[in-house]
Amino acid sequence: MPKIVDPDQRRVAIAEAVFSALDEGGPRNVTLANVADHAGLAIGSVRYFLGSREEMVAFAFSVVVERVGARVSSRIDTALATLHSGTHDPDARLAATADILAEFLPLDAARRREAIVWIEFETAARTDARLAKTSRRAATQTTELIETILSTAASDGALPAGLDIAVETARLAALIDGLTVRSALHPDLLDPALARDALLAHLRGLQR
Amino acid sequence: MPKIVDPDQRRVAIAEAVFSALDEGGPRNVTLANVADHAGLAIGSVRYFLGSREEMVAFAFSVVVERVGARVSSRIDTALATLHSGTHDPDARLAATADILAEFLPLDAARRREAIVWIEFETAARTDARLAKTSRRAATQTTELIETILSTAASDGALPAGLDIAVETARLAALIDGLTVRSALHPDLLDPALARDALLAHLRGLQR
DNA sequence: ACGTTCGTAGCATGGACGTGCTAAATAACT
DNA sequence: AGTTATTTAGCACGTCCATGCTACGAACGT
Repeated sequence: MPKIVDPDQRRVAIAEAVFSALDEGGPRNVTLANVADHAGLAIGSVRYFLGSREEMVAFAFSVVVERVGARVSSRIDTALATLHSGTHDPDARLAATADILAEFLPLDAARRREAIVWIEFETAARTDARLAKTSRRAATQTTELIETILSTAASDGALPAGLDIAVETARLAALIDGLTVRSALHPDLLDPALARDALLAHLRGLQR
Repeated sequence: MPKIVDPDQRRVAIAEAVFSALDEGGPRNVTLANVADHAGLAIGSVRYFLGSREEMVAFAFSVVVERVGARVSSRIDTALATLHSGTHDPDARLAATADILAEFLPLDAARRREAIVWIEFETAARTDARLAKTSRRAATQTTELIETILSTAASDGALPAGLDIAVETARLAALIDGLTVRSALHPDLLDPALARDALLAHLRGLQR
């Protein structure tokens, strides 16, 4: 079967295996042997496509970031359409905004898994120079997204005047991170429904 | 030097060494050799007091939790005194509440280090049964503290009626977690001053 | 002064892991 | 059919680590 292999596809499949290993056993579980196992490949194959273990992990990280980014920005497109298309109805704006931001939250099993991978990577990035860049980029990106949302809302007059955008950006970004971390790590203490309610309450409080 | 050693004190010193190792190199860095090194001891001594590596880590975790808990509850005492002692001034209440909750935030170097250790432990606890119990206990404890703060404020009439305490508890707990994680992991994106401002803004928004 | 207990030091073993390197297998191309 | 590049498989080595076990040292009680 060998030659008809799309390398990129293979790499993504391996990244997926990294996620599985990470999800079920934490960073200690992310070994070449384990990943190869999860991917149904031999260690040699994994190394052939992704070189060293470090590169493998870094690549896997970039895949998550990219994936979440893609999901969010596709949401943005549809939400912006809804938003620009007409009503300046506050409720409609709120719902559209919530839809965008909820995409970050681990509201279903797939996204919970993604969130866990995300958290593991973020903490690992703290002491791993190779991951640090991707981590920083991702963090600034989400911050900027939130800031954009808030400042456009403000210039549309949907927010009360005198609101400090920088502070509110920090607050909303932290809220989302916190909801993500808490419901990923302690799903019994913060279930998806409650997380969503908290987000909605926050946006509603902002609007007035 | 040997016989006059307080075992508990020794264990705490070792826990401190665990924190250092964890802080500077992540979980991979927490090896018996490394910890012994940081503590200025031999591996044998570390093992003598704390048995296996697993036990050592579990103990270190319990020390952080206990330490943060102690710090917060001492804050609570002084804040409650201020609160009960007189003024029903909203501003005073807000400041007192902020003082309590700010204790969770990594506003200085020491607390940042603590927060990092905390985060590492929380993520490790996800896949480590031995740590899971402590993690759960800590999480519920802080949630309950926040809930208590909010519901007493509500019954004092300091909060608008019709506020859903459960949702607001989740929201405030998530905010604190998020501020902690973000300013610990990305201090350049969220500095202590901004974190504090965000917390204050949140409490102010709650009050009205 | 002396043995007993508490603490320290370290050797040796076995296991897990990443990686260099090499060989084999497979399918595409000519 | 033969050739070649791609992919897979796996051996062998060196490193790091936790742990069992043993020996040594130091002070306290008697």
